[in-house]
Amino acid sequence: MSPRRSPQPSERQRDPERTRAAILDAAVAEFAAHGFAGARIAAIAARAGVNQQLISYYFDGKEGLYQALSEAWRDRDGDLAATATTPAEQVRRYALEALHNADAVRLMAWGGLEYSGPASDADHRPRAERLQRSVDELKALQADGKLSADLDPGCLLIALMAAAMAPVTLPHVVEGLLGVDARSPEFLTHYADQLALLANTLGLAD
Amino acid sequence: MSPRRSPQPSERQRDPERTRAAILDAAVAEFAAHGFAGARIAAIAARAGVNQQLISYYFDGKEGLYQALSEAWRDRDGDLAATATTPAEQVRRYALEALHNADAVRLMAWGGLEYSGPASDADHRPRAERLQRSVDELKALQADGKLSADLDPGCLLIALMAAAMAPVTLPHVVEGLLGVDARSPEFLTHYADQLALLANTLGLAD
DNA sequence: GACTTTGTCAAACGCTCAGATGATAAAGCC
DNA sequence: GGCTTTATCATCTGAGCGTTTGACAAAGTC
Repeated sequence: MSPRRSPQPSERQRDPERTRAAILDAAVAEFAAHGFAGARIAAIAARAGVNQQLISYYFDGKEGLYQALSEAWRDRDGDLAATATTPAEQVRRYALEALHNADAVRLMAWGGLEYSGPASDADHRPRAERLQRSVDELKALQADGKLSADLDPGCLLIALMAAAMAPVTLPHVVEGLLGVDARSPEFLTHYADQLALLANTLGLAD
Repeated sequence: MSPRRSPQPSERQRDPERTRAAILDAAVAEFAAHGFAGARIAAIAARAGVNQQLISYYFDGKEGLYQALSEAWRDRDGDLAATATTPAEQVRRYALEALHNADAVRLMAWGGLEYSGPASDADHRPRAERLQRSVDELKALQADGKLSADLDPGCLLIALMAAAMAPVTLPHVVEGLLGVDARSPEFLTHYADQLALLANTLGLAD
């Protein structure tokens, strides 16, 4: 019988995988909350329950951590579109991301404002490909005469995306105008419904 | 003949008003470009061509400057709605703000992401009142049967606002998907037209 | 014309924060 | 069991940055 060469990873005192993951998780929360400039690696380390130096050990400092995080999340947020039925339903689900995946939405919003210029192509291509499929769906609807042919599908998609992110990007406006907490589940579901309704009105109900 | 008590303000060597204004202008550019956490008061002072210390002298440090800036801009961005004819036209003009008033749009976007919770009521009331009038217009359209009564006017307005800001909040997506510079006048006008078209489709054409 | 107030600047201070160094111990290997 | 590699930590360092200090001159006052 072979000797117990290594205990279960969960009971290990030293577990590189766990540590890496803990740092990444904490980084997501911190960067999503405060953006790159506002994030503090001391806060990330504290949240992850590890020594601050490990961030330099595993990743290459703050910048490297941010890039690693971007890579890790780049391909992760496209699952929702796969299972959605109609484009209108896709819009609703995208809006509901603010409820179930608020950090991802915030990261995208920070990324937009911090965006300075065309980075490496590889950086955006995966997302672009995924979105391109949505554009194709819209074009198909136009071919069927269900969606006005005057509309530029690309612009429409971007408008819907931005609209879906509104509770994250404009919480102050939501609260000032409607007097409700933009992050509350009640508002987020209501808003997602409204957006789906709006998409239906445009003819995106398949 | 009275002695020349003071030369024209423009030739003065020391002109508090001019200095204050220069700092505020520079602050708008810097905060719009990098957000609060990313802004550097050294950069603001350099841009304004004044000594860095004057920021503490006139305003109360970085925080105070940001608040002063918010106050100064709070009532300034509502003029566009006044002269617009139809709601669809309002939407187009709002989208074109990204072209003529990019800093204002970016400041609002940063403000949304940096927003932590209900601040002083006075902070958002002026904007809320202005937006409330837009909501009233939408309600009137619903009463006339021109706009679907199922839609929540408040949510619709917020969705349109966020959509109009898309070139500012999602430039990376625009460039990844459409392959064009999200800040170029060509795209911005095209996008504004598209958004007006979309608003028309919804029934916002007066 | 002397005196006060106000606007401006250069330099210094102190704090925050990201990254480096070196010590230490656990894990893997023979 | 001894050696090497790997993971982790406490502490230090150096740079960046916001603010304070103190000097000084222009503008205003009598």
